[in-house]
Amino acid sequence: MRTPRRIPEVTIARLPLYHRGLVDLAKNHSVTVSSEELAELAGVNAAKVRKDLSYLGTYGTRGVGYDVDNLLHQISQELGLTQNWPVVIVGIGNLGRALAGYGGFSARGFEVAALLDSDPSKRGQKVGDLLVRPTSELAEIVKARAVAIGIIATPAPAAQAVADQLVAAGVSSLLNFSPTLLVVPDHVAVRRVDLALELQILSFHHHHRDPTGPDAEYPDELSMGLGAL
Amino acid sequence: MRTPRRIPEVTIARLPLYHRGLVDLAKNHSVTVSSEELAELAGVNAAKVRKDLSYLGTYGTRGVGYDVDNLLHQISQELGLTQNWPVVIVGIGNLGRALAGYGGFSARGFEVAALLDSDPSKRGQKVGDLLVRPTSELAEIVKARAVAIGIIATPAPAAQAVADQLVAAGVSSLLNFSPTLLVVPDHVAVRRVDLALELQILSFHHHHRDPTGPDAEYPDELSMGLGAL
DNA sequence: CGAACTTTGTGCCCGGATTCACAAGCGGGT
DNA sequence: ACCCGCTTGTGAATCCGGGCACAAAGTTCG
Repeated sequence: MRTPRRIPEVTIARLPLYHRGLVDLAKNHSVTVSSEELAELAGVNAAKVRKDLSYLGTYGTRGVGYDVDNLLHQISQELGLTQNWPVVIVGIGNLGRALAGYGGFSARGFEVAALLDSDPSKRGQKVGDLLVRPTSELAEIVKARAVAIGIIATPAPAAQAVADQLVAAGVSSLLNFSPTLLVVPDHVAVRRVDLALELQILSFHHHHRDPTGPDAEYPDELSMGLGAL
Repeated sequence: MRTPRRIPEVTIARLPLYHRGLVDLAKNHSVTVSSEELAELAGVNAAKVRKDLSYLGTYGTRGVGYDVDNLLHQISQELGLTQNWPVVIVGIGNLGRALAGYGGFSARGFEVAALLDSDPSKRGQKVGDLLVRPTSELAEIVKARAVAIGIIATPAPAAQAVADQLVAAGVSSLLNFSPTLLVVPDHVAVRRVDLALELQILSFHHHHRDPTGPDAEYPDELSMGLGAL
């Protein structure tokens, strides 16, 4: 009865939120935490917290709550955060450089193993204390360092080819920053971070915001376009 | 019966995908597109495409498909992409700079109205052809330029305060790159882009990948940690 | 002009996730 | 030692989105 049920994807996506909340609590030397408190920190419902945690087979204590340190350890274990995963960043443009300089990697158990770019003029450039290396060395590096995660920060046209190379070299997880639909084998996990898409979603909300709302500053600009018909 | 039903959030999130596919099709001078083709481009199911589009009250032609130009226009209209929305970027660190230099903004109808940072040493720096201005000018800029969207690229501790300022100044949509749960009024839309969270989700998948899978290169490193008990 | 073919729009069902609500279990106080 | 209050863990109900499958509708070809 350890971990009999499969953990739903949505639950997995929330575990990092709980993880973050627990790290904060641990910093404040809290010993226990109730599902209610943790829910507040993660911005979700308390029942959901309890159900999510129950998938881990983790036990809280009725009448008391969850032991912060223990739960933190359980979640870290489940997420695989007890070890350092090497990652490579492919595509050292604006974004790639920003990612390379992002302190959050090492802070959270991810280590940038290499920066890769196909542009020869970038070769040998230093970003932080890492050198940009040619994409031709990708397979070699991935195998030598047992790279777990590939981060794709190339322009859209190059993304699929890079993904193919990463997968061929044995990377099992991809983080795709390009606005492209990657086609990969089933066993490869892909997460997409798509800036333009997020902005367009926000654009929708802004466009459709209630003009009678608290900040009705733009009288009826909204209805102008459609209301005429 | 124009647009009677509320558009589900998941559908809204897919509209940009259709939009992108249609832009490609228009470039290739396609005149019509079937739900099947569009589904392929967006990486979803054809029935879903049809259902999503039906929320727009957009009409395809049975036996033929959708008129590319018309559908593109409809979706642009719905997403509010027929006008240029001004955005501000707050927090000009690694990430903020990368965002400021991101060409996708202007290409997709978003215009960076200002770069803001509270750090006096950054004041007056140039990023691209924009000057970094102090956060104290936030309200003024937002009002003068009718800024629609605020992008928060500050460190986590500053994020909530920045969000409060943006909301107070009248911004209705926030794109939050900091690993923070923002508390905002109901009428404000927030999208979060959380790098560490994405990496941790991928870490989970890598950690739990099927070791008997196609690339069983790391024999049983996985079971070592837990298998001992 | 009509038959055969294509593709949309949507009713319906299914599965999964969210939420409620409560029994079970634990600790603290008397 | 027992009772009371608190909090978990989880069955049960509900809601929502996904996808099938088909009728409606338009197009093409003979």
